[in-house]
Amino acid sequence: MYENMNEMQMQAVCQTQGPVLILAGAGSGKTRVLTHRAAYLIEEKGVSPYHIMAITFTNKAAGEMRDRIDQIVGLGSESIWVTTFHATCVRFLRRFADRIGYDTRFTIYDADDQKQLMKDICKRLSIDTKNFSERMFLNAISHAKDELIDEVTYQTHAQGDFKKQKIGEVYAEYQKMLRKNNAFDFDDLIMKTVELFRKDAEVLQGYQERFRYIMVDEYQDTNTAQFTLIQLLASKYGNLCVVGDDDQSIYKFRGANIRNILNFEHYFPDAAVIKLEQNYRSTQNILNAANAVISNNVGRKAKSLWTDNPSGAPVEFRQFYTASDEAAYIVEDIKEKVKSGGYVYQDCAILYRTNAQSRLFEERFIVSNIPYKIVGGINFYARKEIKDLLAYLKTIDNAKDDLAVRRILNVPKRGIGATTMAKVQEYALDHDISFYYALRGASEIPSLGRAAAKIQPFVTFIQTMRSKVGEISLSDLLSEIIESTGYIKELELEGSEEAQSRIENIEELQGKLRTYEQNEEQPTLSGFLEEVALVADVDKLDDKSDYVTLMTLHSAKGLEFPNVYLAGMEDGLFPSYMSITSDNAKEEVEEERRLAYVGITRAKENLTLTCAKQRMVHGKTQYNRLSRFVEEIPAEYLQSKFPSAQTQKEHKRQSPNLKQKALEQFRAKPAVTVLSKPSSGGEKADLGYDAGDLVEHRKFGKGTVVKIIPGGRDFEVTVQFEQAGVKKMFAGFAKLKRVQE
DNA sequence: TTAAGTTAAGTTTTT
DNA sequence: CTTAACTTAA
Repeated sequence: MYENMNEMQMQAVCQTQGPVLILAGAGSGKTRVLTHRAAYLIEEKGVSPYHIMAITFTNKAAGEMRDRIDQIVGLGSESIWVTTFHATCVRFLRRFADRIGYDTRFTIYDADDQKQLMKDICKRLSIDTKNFSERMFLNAISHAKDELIDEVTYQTHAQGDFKKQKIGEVYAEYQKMLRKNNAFDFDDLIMKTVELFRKDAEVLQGYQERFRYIMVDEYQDTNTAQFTLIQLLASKYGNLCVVGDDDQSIYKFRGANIRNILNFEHYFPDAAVIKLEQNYRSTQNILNAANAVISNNVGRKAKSLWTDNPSGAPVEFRQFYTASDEAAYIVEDIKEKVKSGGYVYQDCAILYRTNAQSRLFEERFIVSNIPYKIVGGINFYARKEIKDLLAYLKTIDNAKDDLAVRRILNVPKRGIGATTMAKVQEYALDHDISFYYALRGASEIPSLGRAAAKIQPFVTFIQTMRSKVGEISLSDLLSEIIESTGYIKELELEGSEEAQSRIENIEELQGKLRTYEQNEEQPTLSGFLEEVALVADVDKLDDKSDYVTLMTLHSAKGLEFPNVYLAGMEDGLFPSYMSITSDNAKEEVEEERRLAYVGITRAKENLTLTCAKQRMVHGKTQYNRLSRFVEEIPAEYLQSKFPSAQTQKEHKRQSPNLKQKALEQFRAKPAVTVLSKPSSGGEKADLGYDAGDLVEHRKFGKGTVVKIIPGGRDFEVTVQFEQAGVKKMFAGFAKLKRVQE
């Protein structure tokens, strides 16, 4: 079983006692190490599978780990606890949430629900959302929760800071509403579990006793709350094995605390540290490119990834005039690779920074009749029709979930509008009852008048359905909801293509519910809703049929493909505009660079980087310079190909130190000729400078042009000044002058 | 009072 | 380009 493993991997497997930090570079076989470690614990150390826990971030990773553990371990493997952080916490809370004053039959709020709730709160507290957006509040609250700061603590630390005080106020109200709706948001799941463990020694000890060997995957992405959770669980036996790669930490925006991995040895002084540095996945060229890029980051753990693999084809770089050209090329290239390169569609993946980029590819794939699958984007369960039907199920399941009730009260149209809704809400608030409870007593609400009669049938319907729970199967229940509300019928009547796809989605939901019923020994409504709440789309990648995969770089972590295309390699897109212009741009660009590293290291055999000079973003044409990450790859590993055959020849066979010059030369030939075509509104050449050029402003001094957006008769130019920071200005007024570097 | 029709604003990444 | 907020007609 262990004969194919290298020395370091073997060491990682056998180091079973005490804290262990495994620094596993990309493609170094960390999943293999983890799965074999589980097998080793059971077979060589006689540990009961019941005492082993493996924790990951995504359901997809958990599923994969589950499969591979099952294969290797065989009998008894099902007792090993393999899940995500969030799923783990839900299981804990379902059992013990009542010990910290919650109902164990809580619902879980997704981003949409949170936003809705926050909107209500801002309205009620009469907050001017022009100054403080709902989003800002939610972000602040989420960050606080990642750091285990509850609303009370937050408020005590907010003294003297107006904005923080406001946030504290909203935070407190938000928590109050969640509790009232008997709901947790995603961050609560972790934070409240920690609270449970801290408050209830009995519960904690129970789980400590159970999970004697804990393994954490993608450890670099843990936030403070998750770290604390793990620490609490492991603090009795101390057998904590974490696997991660600081170079692949890409979830800082979600609170990931990179110090967790950098300071692991500080938290656990007796920790064994094992480095896995041999890459089994990629060719040398790809790996060299990745190493070159990531070496521009400071503050990394020292490590040098190497491989025995052949050097392989050089990394390809291509620039196009427009984003559609880019898409067309990639799709054609995939077609070609499948036709004569001996690959199948499954071997190909297109990775991009933002979900919005997927559309162009999608259009192209449809035209070319190539099967494709887009991962992520709008989560299946976030779709209108699905959320509507789920809201019915939630209402039937948990009468306290106001959000769900309000969502469906007028879906389908029952003639109940905002005014009626507001009156019921007010009544519920005044009498301190749930929204649904107020609806049940609608006739008692004086202000409603005739509107009360419209509510009655809805209440009757929900009550009827409730009485049927447990008597009929869940899928029958759903069918009855669809039938009674006429949901599908209404869509059929609409007859549009969009309506058709909605119907298909609903059918898929019915299918999922049936699958759930078959797989579960004791299917319950709550159980299904919970499963649904924790599932992101990334998870349902199945490998039965052949298709090209499209996804964001974030979603791609942990995956690998023979042929990878990194699209949209442009400054302003990747690294994102947000990161470049941020106050601490340095740090944020480093995170983007890690993301680039993750992207590059997904490729096993062929890697193609592409970018476009001209791209539509939010309905506006934008001109970006090529990504700095491309420039960071030494020319010896890179083969640059350009739209014209001439330039292509010029760039072959360059020595590495010519790299910079070559790229400059290449940039110095902007697509002016193309862009000045009257078609695309680009009277561009007039400005005398282009994105990426160094310019001078008479007040702000020197700076680099980040972005140029044509608008009306003028251009909006964004410039990153060396001294003055980032400024947006109109070209007509700014009188920018190009200067030589 | 509701619902359709029109106009304005915002936009990274995700469990 | 999409989604949310406004206006106006029924």
